[in-house]
Amino acid sequence: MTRSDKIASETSNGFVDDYLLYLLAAASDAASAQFHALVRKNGLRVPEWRVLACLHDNDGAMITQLARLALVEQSRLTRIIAQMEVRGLVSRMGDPSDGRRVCVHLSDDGNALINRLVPEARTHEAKLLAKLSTGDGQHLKQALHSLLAALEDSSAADTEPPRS
Amino acid sequence: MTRSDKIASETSNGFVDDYLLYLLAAASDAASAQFHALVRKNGLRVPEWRVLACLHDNDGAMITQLARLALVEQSRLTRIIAQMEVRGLVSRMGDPSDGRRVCVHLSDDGNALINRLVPEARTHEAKLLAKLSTGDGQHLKQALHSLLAALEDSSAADTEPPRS
DNA sequence: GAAATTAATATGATTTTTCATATACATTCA
DNA sequence: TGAATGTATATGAAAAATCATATTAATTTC
Repeated sequence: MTRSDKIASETSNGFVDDYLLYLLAAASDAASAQFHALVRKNGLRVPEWRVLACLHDNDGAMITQLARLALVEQSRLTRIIAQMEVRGLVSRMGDPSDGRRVCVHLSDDGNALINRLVPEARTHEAKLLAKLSTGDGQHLKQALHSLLAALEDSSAADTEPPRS
Repeated sequence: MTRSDKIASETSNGFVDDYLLYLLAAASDAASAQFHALVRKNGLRVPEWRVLACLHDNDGAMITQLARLALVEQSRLTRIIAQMEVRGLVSRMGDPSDGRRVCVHLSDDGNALINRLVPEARTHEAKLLAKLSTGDGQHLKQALHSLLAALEDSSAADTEPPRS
């Protein structure tokens, strides 16, 4: 490499630029930036939005489930839920069938808020997909679903105790 | 919806399950988990690993560039770099052509470390891709590249001042 | 060429996040 | 049954992240 000792700017062609984990993180960040700004304008932090969205699909989920769904670590979720309860967005109730569990439910306010935000999310998503060539959006989604499926399988396998 | 008031478990078919931003975040998280554990075993936090990887491709980048590349907010990167300098992984030098800039360079130790980790990352990536059907990995990468490209365009457009 | 503007980095104060572990309930199995 | 193990949630203390803004240097504009 004699010519131009790597123009110290954008288009290097190195490792990260085509590294899957980097592409995923960068794409996730970049794609979310705009909408996350809107989330914050609505007085929510990103994990709170995720919690509401997950409850929208799965009201009454217990803390551990919800943490997994909302991509948040458990002890953090416990505190987030506490804050959201104070704000009147959710309520916590013990599970009669298992005294350890805490089930989280949307309050009326929480419901109203998420029912207002989900359509905004859908609209934003549609605009995002419109920027891609026709069909590419669905391909991308399918690819992500496959990846997630493949990862779930293998993480299950990791957990599996080796047959004696 | 009369039948089965939504089995309170995994396969609900709600909003998040097919929402692009969620798929991206979930896929990024899940795909990175294993490798990030390895990163931590090597005494690095994830953003530090990213910094090293970005410097590997782009040694001498200035703080702002590096922050953008490594997906970290600027003031955070300033502190991370300070810590990494103390640990002897990088060095900071003023840019003679612009007194405001601070260029970050890999030290010998930093270089040795990243040169050890990049092959591990490549191996891990290969294993990950091997879990997908043939070709799907490359499709996914291409899709992510497209998405990133589309987003860069439109964020540039956002920044553009409206022609008077 | 000086004032005003823009850009790059740093920093103080506050809030989050994390990590390890405590606590309480459930389940297993001997 | 009851000791041992496992699971769900909570919490204290420490570390890290964020936000607004200070500081310094460069660039533009008049």
